[in-house]
Amino acid sequence: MTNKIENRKSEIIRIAAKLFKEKGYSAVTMRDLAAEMGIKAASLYNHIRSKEDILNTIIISIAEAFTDGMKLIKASNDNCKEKLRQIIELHVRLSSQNIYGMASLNNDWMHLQNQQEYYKVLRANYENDFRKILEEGITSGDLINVKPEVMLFSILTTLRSLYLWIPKKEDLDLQELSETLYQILVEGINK
Amino acid sequence: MTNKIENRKSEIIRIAAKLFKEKGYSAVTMRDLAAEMGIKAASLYNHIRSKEDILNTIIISIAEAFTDGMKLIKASNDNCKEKLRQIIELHVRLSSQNIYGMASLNNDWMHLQNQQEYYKVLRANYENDFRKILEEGITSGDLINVKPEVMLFSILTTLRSLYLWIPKKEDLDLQELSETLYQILVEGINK
DNA sequence: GTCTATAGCCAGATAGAC
DNA sequence: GTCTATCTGGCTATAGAC
Repeated sequence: MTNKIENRKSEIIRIAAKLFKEKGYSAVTMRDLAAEMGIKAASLYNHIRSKEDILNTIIISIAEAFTDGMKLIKASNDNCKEKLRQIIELHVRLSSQNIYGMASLNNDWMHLQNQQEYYKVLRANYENDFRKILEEGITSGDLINVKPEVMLFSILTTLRSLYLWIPKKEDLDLQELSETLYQILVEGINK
Repeated sequence: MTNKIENRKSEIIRIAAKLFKEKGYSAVTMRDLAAEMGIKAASLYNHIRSKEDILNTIIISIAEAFTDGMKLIKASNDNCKEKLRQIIELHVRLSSQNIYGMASLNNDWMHLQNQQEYYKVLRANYENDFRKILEEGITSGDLINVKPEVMLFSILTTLRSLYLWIPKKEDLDLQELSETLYQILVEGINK
């Protein structure tokens, strides 16, 4: 019984995320979502508490997956560039696993209510961990000495935008994509 | 007379863009906008035709500025890397001049109605011009031989996200930012 | 678990006074 | 150029039948 409810809820979450990616959270109505599910809007409320409940589930689960991934990378004894490679792989993997949800994570977090502060803490911690890895690389001489803040946002915005173009390249091998990205982001495009 | 109307309209556009950046086009109401202007919602309609009219003005003017900038860069006889430098400068300049509008350009174009096809053509042409510059660089041996599509989106998503973090670094010199970005995006961060 | 019906509210936009 | 008043319709969410 509980399983059936959970499955139906998962389906709602999945389809909602797809619609949120196309039009943004605010522009998607419960009627839109219900129509895409083949049911009436009122029926949705047997599975979810509110529209915001859906957004919470989408965003927080992905944000926590990134936090968990970063925790493992931090804990390793690898050097800066190896950690960078693992971060790139983390983004490629999570983005390809949840292309639709990544759109909400990037663009609709401001519509969170109860969980917005929690989301902001997760995001700030993630960025701080990332920045520290870059700073260690600069200190150790592995990376060039430019402002870590610019370096961080240059790399991170590319990784955060992966969801926008991964779907266009379905033939793309994910491991190959990670390696190409590592090459471009770390080694540069200059020959 | 016409000037006064235009000035008031410009003010509406400017404040609307700021609100659109904070919450997205769909979540901003005409009452929100009017309150921020210190007038009533009905009064807005003496200056603009509709809510969508505001979004059109914001997005199309910036999109055309990018198209114009790219046209100049294309027409020059500079080599690939010099063109890349100019593209980076174009993005830094236009993003810093219109931080709020860039958010709508990136995130709310799907809410355009009459002008959506025109916007898509401008964007596709811009990406094609950019891609050709990268492909020329690969052919001439100036750039490494990785898929131009990945190269394009890696660089372009960083440039398109500039509006997200330029405001946080008000002390940043724009010419210095362009140079740092060129270094990171072209030369890489590896020492 | 889905339905119809509807409550309660808020949206974009217009009419017409001042 | 801004106001008040209002139209029309769409929104989230609930109640209760099946």
